[in-house]
Amino acid sequence: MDEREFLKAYDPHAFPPFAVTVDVVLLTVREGVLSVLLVERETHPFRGRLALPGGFVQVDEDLEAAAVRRLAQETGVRRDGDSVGAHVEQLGAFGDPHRDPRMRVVSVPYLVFAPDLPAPTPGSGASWVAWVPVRAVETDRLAFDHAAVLGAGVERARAKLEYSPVAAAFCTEEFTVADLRRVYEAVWGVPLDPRNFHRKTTGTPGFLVPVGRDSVPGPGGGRPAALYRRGDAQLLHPAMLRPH
Amino acid sequence: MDEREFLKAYDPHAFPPFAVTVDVVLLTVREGVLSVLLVERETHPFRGRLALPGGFVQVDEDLEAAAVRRLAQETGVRRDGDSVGAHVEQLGAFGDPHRDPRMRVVSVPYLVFAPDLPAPTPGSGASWVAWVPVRAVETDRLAFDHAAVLGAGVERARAKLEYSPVAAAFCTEEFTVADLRRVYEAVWGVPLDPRNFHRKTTGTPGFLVPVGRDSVPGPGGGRPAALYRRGDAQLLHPAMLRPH
DNA sequence: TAAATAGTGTCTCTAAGACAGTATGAG
DNA sequence: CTCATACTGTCTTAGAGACACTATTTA
Repeated sequence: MDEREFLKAYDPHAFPPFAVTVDVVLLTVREGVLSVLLVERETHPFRGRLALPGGFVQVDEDLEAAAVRRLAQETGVRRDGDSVGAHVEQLGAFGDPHRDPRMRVVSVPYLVFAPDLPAPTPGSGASWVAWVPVRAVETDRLAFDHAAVLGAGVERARAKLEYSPVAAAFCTEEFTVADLRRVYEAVWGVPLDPRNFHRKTTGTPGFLVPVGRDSVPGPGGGRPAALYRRGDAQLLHPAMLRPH
Repeated sequence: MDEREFLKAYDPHAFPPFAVTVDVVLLTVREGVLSVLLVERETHPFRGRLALPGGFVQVDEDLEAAAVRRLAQETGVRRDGDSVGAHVEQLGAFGDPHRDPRMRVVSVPYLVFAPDLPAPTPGSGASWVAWVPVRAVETDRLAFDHAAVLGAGVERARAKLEYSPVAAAFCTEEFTVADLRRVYEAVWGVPLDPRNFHRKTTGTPGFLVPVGRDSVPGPGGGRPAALYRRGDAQLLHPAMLRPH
C-alpha cells in the first residue's frame, strides 16, 4: 500500500475522541499590581466559577489563533500589535486525563502581556469578566486546573523578565524608565533601587531607545522623565538580576 | 439543567476528531558529541523517513507516561530513575493544522537527558533506531515537523544547562568534573576552561557532592579525578555563563 | 623521563549593590 | 520655600576570564 491509499483508508473517527482547548493567561500591571484577566463561566462544567478565558480549538485553526479568538470572544480584548499581542507565548500543554469531566481534553495555554487596558466586556461563554490582582485570586476555586496554569504563567513571566526585554510589553508604546521599573516591581513583587535600575536599563544596548521627548510629571511634581520605546534586543546581556 | 444532566447529554463524538501524540527528544553525549535518538518509520505517513520516537496518546493515559511508553516500545530504552528519566521535561505543544496528513494532530514533545547507553533495538513502528549526532541530522528529511521539535529541544537543553544542574543527568551516577565539563562542551558546542569550570562547579553550593573516591585515569595517564554525585540544588546561583 | 590530566592560586575587569549628590518639576 | 521624582557619579565587592603553577597518574 502506498501513502495515498493509506491516507484514503484512514478513518480518524475510529479512534477515541480527544479535544484540544486553549486558555489565555493575560497579565497586566494596574496601579502597581500584577493582575490577570478572569471570566465567570456561563455554562457547565464549573458554571459560575472563575476561569481563564479559553475554549475549544477548531479543526482547521492554529493554536495561537484560537487563543486570540477566544480571548476576543469571551472578553472583548482584541489583538493589536502595539498593545495586546505585543507578547504572546505558549505555556506548554496540560493534559491530565481527568482535568475536564466532559471528555479527554488537552489544553494549550498561552501567556499574553498587555498594558493597562479599558475595562473588558463579557462575551460568549462568560457572564462576567474582570482584572483580578494575582495575589487576590482564590486559586482553589478556579475551574479545571487553571490554578496550575496561572501559576505556570506567573512563574514564566517572572523568569522571562530576567533575560528578555518583554517587560516593555506591559507598557504603552512610549514609557519612562520608572514605568518599566514599576512593571518589574509588580511582577517580581520586590522593590528595586530606582538609580541602579536606571543605570542598568539605559546601559544595556538594544533594550531602550530614547524618543527624545519628556513625560509630563504627575500630580505632586517631580522632574519630567525621558520617554523611551522598546529597543530591538531579543535578549538581555547580562540579564536583569531578581533579588533573591 | 444541572451539571450531572449536562455531562450525561454530552457527546464527545459530536465534535470533529483531534488526535494527541507525544514525541521524545532523547539527548545524550557520546564520544564528546551531542546526539539524539532517531527511528526510521516503518509505516505511512513518512514511511522510511527518520523521526523522533513517539506516537498516539491513549484516552486514559498521562502525557508523560505516553512519551515514556512509546520510547520503550519503539527503541527498547526504558525509564529508570538513575539514568533515562533522571530528567524528563515537556517541550510544549506543536499543533499546526497540517503537520500530519492523516488528521488534525497536536503533538506534545518531551525532552529527556540520558547518559551514554547501550545500543537501542528497534521495536513497534520502527525498522531502525540509532543515536545520531545532532549536527549530522538532515533536518529537512525528518518526518512531520520534527526538525522544529528537535531544534526546540536542543535550544531548551542549551538554556537549561545555564541555570539548572541537569547536566548531571547526562552522566552516570558518579562522575568527575571533567565528565561534566564534556557535557557542557558538547551541548553548547564550545570549549570551556577546565580550571575555571572546576572552580565554578565545585564552588556552587548544592551542585556537586563529593563521593570521597577517585576515578581511575584513562589510557595515556593523568592524575585521578575526584568522583561526585549530583547535589540537591534545583537552581544554579549564580548561573553558569555560556560564552557568547 | 615526558605527556596528560587534576586541582590551586592569582590577577584583572565587569558589573551589581549601596549609597551621595545634583537637576527639574508641582504646590 | 518644600517635596517629589529624575538622573549622574562613586565606592565596594562578587564573580567571571585568563592565565601560572603544582600534583599525580600512564607510558
